[in-house]
Amino acid sequence: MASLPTGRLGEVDPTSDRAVFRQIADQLREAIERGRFSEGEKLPSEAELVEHYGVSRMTVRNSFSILQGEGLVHAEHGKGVFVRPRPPVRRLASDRFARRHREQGKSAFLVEADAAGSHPQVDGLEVKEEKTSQDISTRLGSARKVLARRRRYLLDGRPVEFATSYLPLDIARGTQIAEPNPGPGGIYARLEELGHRLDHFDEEIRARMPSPAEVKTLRLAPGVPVIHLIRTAYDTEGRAVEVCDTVMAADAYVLSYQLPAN
Amino acid sequence: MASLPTGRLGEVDPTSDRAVFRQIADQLREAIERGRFSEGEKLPSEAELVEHYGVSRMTVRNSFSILQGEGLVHAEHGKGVFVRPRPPVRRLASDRFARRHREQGKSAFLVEADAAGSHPQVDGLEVKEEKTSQDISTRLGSARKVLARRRRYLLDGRPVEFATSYLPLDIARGTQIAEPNPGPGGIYARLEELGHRLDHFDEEIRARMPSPAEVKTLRLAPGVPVIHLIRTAYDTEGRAVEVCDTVMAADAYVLSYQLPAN
DNA sequence: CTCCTTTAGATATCTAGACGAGTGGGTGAG
DNA sequence: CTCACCCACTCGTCTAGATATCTAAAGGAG
Repeated sequence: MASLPTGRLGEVDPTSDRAVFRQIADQLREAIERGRFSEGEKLPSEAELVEHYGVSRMTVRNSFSILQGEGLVHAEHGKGVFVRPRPPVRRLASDRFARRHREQGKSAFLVEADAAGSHPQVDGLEVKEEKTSQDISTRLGSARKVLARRRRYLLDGRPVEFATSYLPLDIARGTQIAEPNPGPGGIYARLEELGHRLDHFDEEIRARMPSPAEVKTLRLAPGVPVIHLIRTAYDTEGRAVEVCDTVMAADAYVLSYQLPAN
Repeated sequence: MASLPTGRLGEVDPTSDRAVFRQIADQLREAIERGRFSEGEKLPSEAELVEHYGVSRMTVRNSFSILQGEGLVHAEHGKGVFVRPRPPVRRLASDRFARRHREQGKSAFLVEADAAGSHPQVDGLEVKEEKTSQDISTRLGSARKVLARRRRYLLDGRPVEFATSYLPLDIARGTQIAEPNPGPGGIYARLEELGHRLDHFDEEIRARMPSPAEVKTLRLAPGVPVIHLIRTAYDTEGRAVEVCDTVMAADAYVLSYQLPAN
């Protein structure tokens, strides 16, 4: 009797104007946020909650679906509903593309991840010439046909980011940038070797819910948004030499920028 | 017969391994994305879809709840389910706190919004001394007791952002910063007048689903994430003089940063 | 010891229906 | 003509099942 699975929960008031399934979701949410259920812990089963609250199973499931939508819990078929653990986040500093880092040799992603003690992987590499969207070609200020480099990044086996770089053909065609492995320091190092000294980057950040395709590629849990970052690299002559379109699992990232005050 | 409300939809395959309610959601999502239902347009009613697909009403409702979770549609009790219009976004440039803007007089938010032809409002202003979280006081590098300035921003009547500024008491107490109206140029102008010349800002960006309280404050539709931005302002002596914690409706914002390459 | 089957318990999906409540149009009384 | 009321249509909530599928553990066959 001492610690029934539902012992940490109260009752619902069927006469309240708040729907019963919302009341149940409220109680579970609060219990989770107060730590009465800890990360990874199994919540009471549907049947137990049916018993505890005296409601039908659909009502309990409605409550769970709210919490799943909020990304607080995830259901595992045949096992139960669990409090979703918060994954460790990756910090992206605004100096991550500074020349001094590039000169080390390895790519920013691999260096960073190693330093953080994670196991990094790069995946699904695809390099090809293709026609881009109007938006990308406007940003590049070049023709619709470009070189596209697509890849997925994983940390400890978990996909965290999916990125596509677009480069003008007159710059990239026939260079190492058009190879699957762009060499030490990545494509920015190659661009500088080719005489395109980088001056600055513009980054545009949005957050939104993922498309079904993005859910699949990044193996996103329900209720996890994505950060959509579009970076344009400019050389010292003011020409856009690369546009990188990145979709990140929002629960895996914190972006960090430093702005001057003047 | 020519344009039944369901005429733009196909059929479902009950023997498929894809659940029927997902198939229906897929069809509706695709129809919306292809523009076969335009912004603000009413989708077929639950009863019409029950009829069209030959499924039960709960199944149709499950489909709708998926699309609502994705933020694609919203239901209005007694009226129907509608394609959610995409609101116009507000761009935040990385130079928005540059001194030259501050010297104009009006606050950044009001100037910007006026320029964009929107009607800006500031709301729910609250200024008080309070104990902060461990996190904020660590960022400020000061005692737990601080001055907190809380306010909500609206564009054309729609709440888009909720922000709290925290300032050390030894700087802010007794100054105009502790007044509801901080005067021309905002609190950054006052800080500089008080001898804290600003050097730079650090901004940390996360994206996540909102808490129920945030949904209420920002009147967020289901499926809209928030951008959580924490800005720390440093003076030329390296002291943190303000921490601003901002929660923004992600569908109302694009953040924009410029990074140097060296 | 390994592999397969069984079984209990869990979630996933679906059906059929009931009642509640908001919206908006039509209609009849005045 | 106006307005109160009714009614059809809409989504919101809840019940009470049925069937399917997945997981994990136990037990038996080889």
